[in-house]
Formats: sequence, structure tokens, C-alpha cells
Amino acid sequence: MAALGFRGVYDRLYRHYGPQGWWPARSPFEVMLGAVLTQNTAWSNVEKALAGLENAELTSAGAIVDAPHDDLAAAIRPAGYFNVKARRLKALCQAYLDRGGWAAMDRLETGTLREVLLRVHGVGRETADDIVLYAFNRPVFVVDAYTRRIFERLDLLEAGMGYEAVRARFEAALGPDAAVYNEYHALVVQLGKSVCRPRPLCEHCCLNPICPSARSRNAE
DNA sequence: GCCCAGGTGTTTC
DNA sequence: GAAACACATGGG
Repeated sequence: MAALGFRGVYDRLYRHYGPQGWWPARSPFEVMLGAVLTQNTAWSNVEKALAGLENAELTSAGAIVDAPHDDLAAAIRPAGYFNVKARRLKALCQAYLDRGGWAAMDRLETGTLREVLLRVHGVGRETADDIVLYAFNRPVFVVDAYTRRIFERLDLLEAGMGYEAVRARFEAALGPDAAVYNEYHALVVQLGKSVCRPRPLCEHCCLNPICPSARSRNAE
């Protein structure tokens, strides 16, 4: 049987898990906050941190920029790395204000928007792309640790590829489609959370619909 | 108690 | 540039 391609994996994941309806946030601005808070952190902890911001009435860029560091750090404590992330949130909110807020930023061309975000201290490629895709609905594919792990196993990516090379591979295979990128990344996270740990083999993974070891079983 | 989580920046070869 | 390290809480 032919190996699954990027589109085939997407179709199979979508059939298996259904639409994910990401990003879990009530506003584009909250997407931005969550994108920083979730860095190397489980989403359940991010939810607690977002609630902490609400309780502390730190829900606007202005309030976050003006808040004392210790207050902000205390509010987001459950998300971990709270000192680091407090600084990063302030930097992102400052840039957000400097750029005139969401509507003004939405007038930027996608590449420019991405560069603007990447210049913010604490916003790396994945965080920037989370924001560009999920807060601005632009067709930029988000690459995370799960993406590499899973697609290297599927022999659709080579080990050691850089972030931009992986992103380019997905975008070339799928064409520019923000709606597909939106679901795809969410589906990859869903799959990655349930199976496919780095070292252990595939016992679980073999039960799963796109596992390479299960390909013959799942041949279509 | 140990491992891991929807990374990023800094330091050091 | 690539590898090693710091940053920290909460759930399994």
C-alpha cells in the first residue's frame, strides 16, 4: 500500500477525531496570551493561569503592561515559568499596543505580521505562528514537537529538519488554507497527547489510526 | 518520586 | 549553528 501523504493523514485524523474547533479562547487577544502561557506547558495549567488573570483583572494589554511584575507572575503561577512568562506577556502586550491593537495588526501582510511578532522577546516561531494562524486566521502552518515526532515516524519528514523547512513542507503539500491548517495542528496535538511518546515504542501508537506500525492494518 | 507538557533565550562549544 | 542549560507548575 502507498504511504499516507500529508493530506491523507489529515483526512484520516479528521475522520477519527472530528473537528477540534481551535483555538480554545474567547478573543484573538486571549489567543495571544494563551500562546505564550502554553509554551512547554500543559493546557490544563494554562486555563488556571488565564483564570488567574481574570481574577486579577489583568485581561487587557494595558493592564498587563502596567501591572507590577510580581502581581502578574502570581496571577499566572499555575502555568509554570511564571517569572519568564510574565516578562514575555508584558513584551507581547507592549508590542500589541505599539502596533495599534488587533485591527491595525490585521492590516499587515502575513509575512510582516509574522516578523513583527518574532521580534518580540519570548515569541519564537511556534508562538508567532499560533498567533498568526489562530488570532489572525492567516495560512501559516504551526509546527510543534508532536508534528516532528509523528511525521518523522510516518517517514514524511526527515530527522533534524529545521522549523522553516518543516513548515514549508506542509504548506507546499496542502496549499494555503488557514481552515485546514487550523484543524490540522489541533488534530496533531490531539493525537500527540494520546500516543506517540518519544522513546517507547509503539504499543499504544499501534492502536492508532495513522501509526506507521499499523499501516498495513489500516490499509485503505 | 519520576516523567512529561501545544518553547524560548542564553551560553558554550 | 548546534548542543546544553535554565526556566516551574500540575497531572498521570
